[in-house]
Amino acid sequence: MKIATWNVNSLRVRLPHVLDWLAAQEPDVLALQETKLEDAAFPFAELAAAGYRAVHNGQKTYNGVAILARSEAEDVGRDIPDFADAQKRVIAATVAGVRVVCVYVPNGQSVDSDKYGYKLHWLAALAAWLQEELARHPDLVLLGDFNIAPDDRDVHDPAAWKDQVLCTDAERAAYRKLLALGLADAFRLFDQPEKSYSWWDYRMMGFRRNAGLRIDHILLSTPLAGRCQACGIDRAPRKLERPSDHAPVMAEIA
DNA sequence: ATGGCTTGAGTGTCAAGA
Repeated sequence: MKIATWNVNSLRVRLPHVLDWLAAQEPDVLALQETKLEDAAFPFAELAAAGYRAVHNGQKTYNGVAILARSEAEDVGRDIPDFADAQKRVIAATVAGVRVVCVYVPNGQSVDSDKYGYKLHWLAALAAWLQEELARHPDLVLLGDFNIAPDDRDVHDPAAWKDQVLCTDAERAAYRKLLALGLADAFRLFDQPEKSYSWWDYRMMGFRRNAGLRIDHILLSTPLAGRCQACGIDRAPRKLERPSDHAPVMAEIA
């Protein structure tokens, strides 16, 4: 089973890239973030023609998450239960017996912003819910745009980013709390090239300088981690015309 | 120097991203 995540930064703009990537990589599951679409505008027909069913939790202009799958998505859940949030950042579904939880974690903007407090509260609510979800579903994958670089090796310039949003101790502690629920970072189960990132700023030729961060993650429950054969970041779509600023991350599970 | 691009809104130029 190939399972992937990609922040597409507008599915309206990126649909051709997504269709090309699905055809080239043939993942069984692709989790999308930042669709920036209302459900009524979601391209269900185009994806169905490519062989993918989709479930979406969308809103106008901002956020929006989806799960694309070659087989049926069952037991679909939207948002974090019992957490009041107008922003559409979570969708969950069971695909081929695997519980898939797709998240678009708040960015946080800056440490002195209200959005940073919202991010930390959001992450605490996610962890509390995930604990229950893991108890119900031993085969679980939590994947998406976490907006957290877990470690300095996930940051192109750790000195510049020290104590900045995406890299603060509190965010990294929240990330480790998710791992402590019994999840493993699929990417770090394997030897990886140094300076591996999943996001590069559009400005200042970030991609050409490889001035990036690794903030998109696939976290696997213990049974799935034991069956994981590979995990990598595909930089190819970031090189296309009008790319997303994120690259897809994909894991393969036996 | 708080910028730099990109997107969506909407037709001015701003908010938001990370």
